[in-house]
Amino acid sequence: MQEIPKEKVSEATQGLRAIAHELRLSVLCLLLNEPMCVQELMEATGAAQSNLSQHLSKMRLLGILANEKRGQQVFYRIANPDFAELVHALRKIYCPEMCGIKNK
Amino acid sequence: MQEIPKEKVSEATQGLRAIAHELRLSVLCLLLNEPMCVQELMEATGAAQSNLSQHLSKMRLLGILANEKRGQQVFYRIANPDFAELVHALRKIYCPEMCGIKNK
DNA sequence: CTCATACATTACTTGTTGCTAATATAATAA
DNA sequence: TTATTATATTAGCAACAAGTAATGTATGAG
Repeated sequence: MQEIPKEKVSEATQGLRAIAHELRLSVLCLLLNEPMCVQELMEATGAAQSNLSQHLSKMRLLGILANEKRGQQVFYRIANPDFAELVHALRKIYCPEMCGIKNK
Repeated sequence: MQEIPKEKVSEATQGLRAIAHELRLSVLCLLLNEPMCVQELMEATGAAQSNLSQHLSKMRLLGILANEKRGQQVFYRIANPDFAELVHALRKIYCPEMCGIKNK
């Protein structure tokens, strides 16, 4: 029966919200394997450019992703290993062979 | 590089959304220890009766919680062990000694 | 039967999230 | 320089989530 401050719950909740979205989760799954650029993520997920960009930005601001510019492309990777772990935990539960989402 | 159907991502997302809320996560943490009735959960979380009831109902409909009536009280427990696991995974990340939230 | 307690449900309002469309910027190519 | 490709940003709107307040229902006490 431990006590944890509300603040911790709030932090955890924030983390969960960040990945509790189909597109964002799909992206995270894809990035578990290797860094990818926006184009590749667009193709893999079927998302619209603007939309995808917004979600990537959101995750970057939260420290979940990091990005690196190579020429005119921007590559994204998972920056916070905690989230890789979280996704793995999810994968175990929902789908042992989770990752590499194709649109539809 | 496995492929998973959109459906699985959708399911996982639904699961995440279900616990990505301060009050719901707090309740889940409390219920990791033992079943509790609504009154007890109200005291432990500081939530309003109606509000708590709605969240409990939501989680019950999603199969996360189950409830049992004893006299005029209703006891809730975690029905789906997957969610207990998820919360544990979260706990590892955010707070090694997570659980037993007191209001404020 | 009446009252009190424990919980659920409904309706309403508000705040947040997510999408699209349009526009902006940066890099490379010609 | 101009055009093209890759990505980001902004604005506006539509959908959804969450909280409060009020009301409903069931159980047990007296």
